[in-house]
Amino acid sequence: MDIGWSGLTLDSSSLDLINPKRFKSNNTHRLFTNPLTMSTTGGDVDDNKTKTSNAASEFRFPESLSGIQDREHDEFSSGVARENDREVLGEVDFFSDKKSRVCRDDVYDAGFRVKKEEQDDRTDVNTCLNLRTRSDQSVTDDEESSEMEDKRTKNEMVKLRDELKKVTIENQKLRELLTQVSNSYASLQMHLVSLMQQQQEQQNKAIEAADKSEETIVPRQFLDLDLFRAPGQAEDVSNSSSEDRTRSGGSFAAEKRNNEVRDGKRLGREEIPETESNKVQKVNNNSQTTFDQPTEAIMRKARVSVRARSEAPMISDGCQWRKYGQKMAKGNPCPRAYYRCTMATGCPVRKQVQRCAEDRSILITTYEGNHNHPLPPAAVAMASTTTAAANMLLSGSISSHDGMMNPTNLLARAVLPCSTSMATISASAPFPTVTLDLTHSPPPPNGSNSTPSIAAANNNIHHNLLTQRPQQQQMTNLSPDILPHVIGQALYNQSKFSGLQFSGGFPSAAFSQPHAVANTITALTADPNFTAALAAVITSMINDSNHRVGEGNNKNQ
DNA sequence: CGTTTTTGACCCGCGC
DNA sequence: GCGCGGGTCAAAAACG
Repeated sequence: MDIGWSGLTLDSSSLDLINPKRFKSNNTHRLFTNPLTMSTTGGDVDDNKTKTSNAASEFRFPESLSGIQDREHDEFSSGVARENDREVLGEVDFFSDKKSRVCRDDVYDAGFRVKKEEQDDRTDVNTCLNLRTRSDQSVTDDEESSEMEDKRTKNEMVKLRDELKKVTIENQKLRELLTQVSNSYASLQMHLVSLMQQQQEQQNKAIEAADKSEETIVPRQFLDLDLFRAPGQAEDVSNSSSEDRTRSGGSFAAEKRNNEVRDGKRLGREEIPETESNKVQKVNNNSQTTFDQPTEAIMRKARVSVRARSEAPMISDGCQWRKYGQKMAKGNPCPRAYYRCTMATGCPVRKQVQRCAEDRSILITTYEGNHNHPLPPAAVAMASTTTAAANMLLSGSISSHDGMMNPTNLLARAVLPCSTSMATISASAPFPTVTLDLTHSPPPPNGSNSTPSIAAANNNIHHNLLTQRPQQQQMTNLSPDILPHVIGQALYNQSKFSGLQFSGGFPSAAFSQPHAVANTITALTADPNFTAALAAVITSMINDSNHRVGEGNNKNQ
């Protein structure tokens, strides 16, 4: 333990806690080197029962914090200083109280201190004698008592330091809690806005559907929502966790297809069979009841695509995947691989991995769906990314591209308007996709490589953990391996899944992280710049997509 | 031997 | 209705 550091911290805290005005007149000397100034000022401020006791206590406090310097005071201080040395006796009891109380007492209740001194078997008479006579004998007594007092003072100081540490830690925890609550509040607001917009859109859709056809054209999302929801889950959609909300977060069309043929050949693996009559019934109910369900449907449809330079066949996102297919996609000589999350049976999360046709060093990983199981810390990041991206898409509009692209959501307005080209939103069919493009960085302010290698990026990450870096670069230099962790965790912190993923094992997984990852995430999220960087990412997504929509040039994977 | 990957077949939506 | 493309299944093969 660095005593010096601790002492300084304590002093500074004490400065804040006592009365900053008191030290205004001080020069550059350390706190304990200016007892007279302090005592004088304090004497003026306090309303005093005895001026001596006030003066003594005023500079006693910092002196005790330093845990030394009695002799130094004798060296250059006046008789008042000596008096103060003696008066340290009263300081012991004084510091036996909690710090905050000490400070309050110190400033506002001189009389209280006098009583404390009396309790310490020391009388005002002694003090007065010392003040008036300053005889050799009294000085000797004072020295002896000062030595004893020093020991006691040191002990008290140790206690105080421990106490201060505890208070500091507690304060930090409270701040973090406040930040989380604020983020949750913001995300909930965002979610509310999205729900209101969806309500509006839903009404418009219903009107249009009624006009176009007599046949029931119910949004398929509704069907899917109910089909994938286990019995009993339909009632608590708004409160459900991510896993509940994403009973089938995979390919929307495919899942729908599976559902449609469920009565026949393909009985779903994880889905629960349901009859057509049930579908219709639920559809009818849904059209009247909840607005969360279209939201949920869109969340399943939403995808998050990550473009990153990587020689590895896959970016490590913390999850376990099983390859279930591979296809040659049109317009790309590189095959597209399909993976399914195998961390839990029935987990609907899937991802596609494909190399970019233009630049095969770029790996495009597209995620869809939300996990229905607790996740390891590293996986929390990417899972949160996909969900947050879905929420972000929802924060605009689910059916109107213009509406979706308008940065009307609260988060977008709240964040800094710094924009990069690393993130785009594609609202074109069939799935709205958020693309995080990590293959090109904005002009680096310190001359770092615009397309850093993985190793270099890792170095940057590690460096970022220790130093404050420009947020843009901090986000865009992330290595493909770490990026999901960073962004995902950030989005997780930012949105808390719009308040939708608090239940279940997800948060527990997030907060029971192994130390290494936890430290990394903590270091990142504790950085206020990181929050701003996160906001910048989301803003850039919205802003960038705004431009693209305006140009009628939607980017699609 | 259990798990994972490969790969051809299959299904479906969509456009023509 | 047909073909195309995307996505998934499932048996076989490969792997540890």
